[in-house]
Amino acid sequence: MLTFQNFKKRTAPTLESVCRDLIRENKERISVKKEEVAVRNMTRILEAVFALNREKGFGAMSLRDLSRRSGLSMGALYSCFPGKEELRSMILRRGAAYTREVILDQAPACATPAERLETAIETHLYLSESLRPWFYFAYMEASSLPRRERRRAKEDELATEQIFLDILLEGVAGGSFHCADVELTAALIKAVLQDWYLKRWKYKRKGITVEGYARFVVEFVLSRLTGNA
Amino acid sequence: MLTFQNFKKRTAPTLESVCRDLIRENKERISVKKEEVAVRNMTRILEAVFALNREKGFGAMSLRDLSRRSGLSMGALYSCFPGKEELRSMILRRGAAYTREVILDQAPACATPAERLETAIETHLYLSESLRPWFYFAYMEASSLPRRERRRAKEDELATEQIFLDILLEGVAGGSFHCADVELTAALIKAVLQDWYLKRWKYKRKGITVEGYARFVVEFVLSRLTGNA
DNA sequence: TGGGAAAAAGCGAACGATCGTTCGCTTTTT
DNA sequence: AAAAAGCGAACGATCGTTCGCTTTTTCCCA
Repeated sequence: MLTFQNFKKRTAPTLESVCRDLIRENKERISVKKEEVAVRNMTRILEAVFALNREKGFGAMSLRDLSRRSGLSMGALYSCFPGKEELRSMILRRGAAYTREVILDQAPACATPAERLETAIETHLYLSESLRPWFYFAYMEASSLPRRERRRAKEDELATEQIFLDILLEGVAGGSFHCADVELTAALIKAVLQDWYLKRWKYKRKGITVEGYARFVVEFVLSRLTGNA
Repeated sequence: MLTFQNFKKRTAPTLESVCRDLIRENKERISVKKEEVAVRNMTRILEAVFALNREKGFGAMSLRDLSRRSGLSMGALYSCFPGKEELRSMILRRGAAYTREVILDQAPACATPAERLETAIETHLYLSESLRPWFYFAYMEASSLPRRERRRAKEDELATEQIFLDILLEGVAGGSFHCADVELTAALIKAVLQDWYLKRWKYKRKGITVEGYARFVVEFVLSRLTGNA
């Protein structure tokens, strides 16, 4: 079992570190020259974006809201990103890429499909817990994209689902899993993982920790797949 | 098993019929006098709202977008609702009330908890399929509400979940269900049902019908609860 | 090593566009 | 002809964005 603490120690998915990747990825679109300055400001910007996204949604958020909340002037904002729409695209693109990197980076040499499934579920949950506002933003804004970018967002979603599907298929082929519809099962797992960061208020109210939720999901799915009620 | 067709025949959840309830509920806030006129226009308005909500989100939608899409002038819009924010509130309030009515109206006298659970899952899925754009709108906009209304939206969500929780508790008490954590199981069911209308493109692409999805969810959950792998 | 010029970052007023909303007027229905 | 419905130009506010200017940081040679 992977603990949340061990995950954080190994992967260290802080907002600042992902912001640094985002800055490097879009260096030519950002007029701020020094990386440290850009990272510091972008971190404050994204904190404000995610807070405002929760309150009113990105579409209803004005850049003056963002200026007030982040403590940066309008000019300082525009020295960190080229415009409102591009800011959204940058956030979504980096978030999807980072998620894929982290999930695929996880231990690939687990002994059994059951262990691999457990690790994948835990990793996904722990990552979304560490960057919950980012995940929430990505989920809510993915459908408000221009056609081209929306297509890519859907492919990102399917790519994550494919990771679970591959594990299920391997388990079924090896005889350790019994499952009539692996595609729907993979989709179900994905939906349950997303519920954690979409409805955190609900689980917080019930006093459920991310590790408790992970344990429940793993047990629920595995008992169905292996028949150990 | 409840079929989609039987559900539609019995409940008839059309956009127009729910719009009529919405009009009656907010009669004093609407300057149009004749109900038929109000219902006809409101139906066109909501169709446009839901379409624009999918494309850019309610917050980023302008009333001029809405005017163009619905074919009604600005003045005609304002004769059907008092303002943009109130329109959102009206839609969310009526949707939540209608959902509760339909779910609670369903056959209350099923013989076993397993049958009651099956019917509840099917009813929820069929209703969200019939009014998918409305459900999608309600999900995406519920978090962008003022404090007071958001509290009520959360309570509506918990009320729906409570229906499943009650069935699970009854089954556990009667010995027909085995379940260590009924609260999380109820939350899991809710999350999986929501995924149907939130990610319909995914299931459509895979060729899954709403009845096929219902069958899968029922079988998956019941096999876990009863131990029949 | 200290001070001043060049470079970078930060600022907020101002621009045209568009927002939600209103209202005097015309068209349609009763 | 009275009542209801429908219309779209017009209003002040606010939107995303720009830009001339000030402040801070960096760097280099006296």
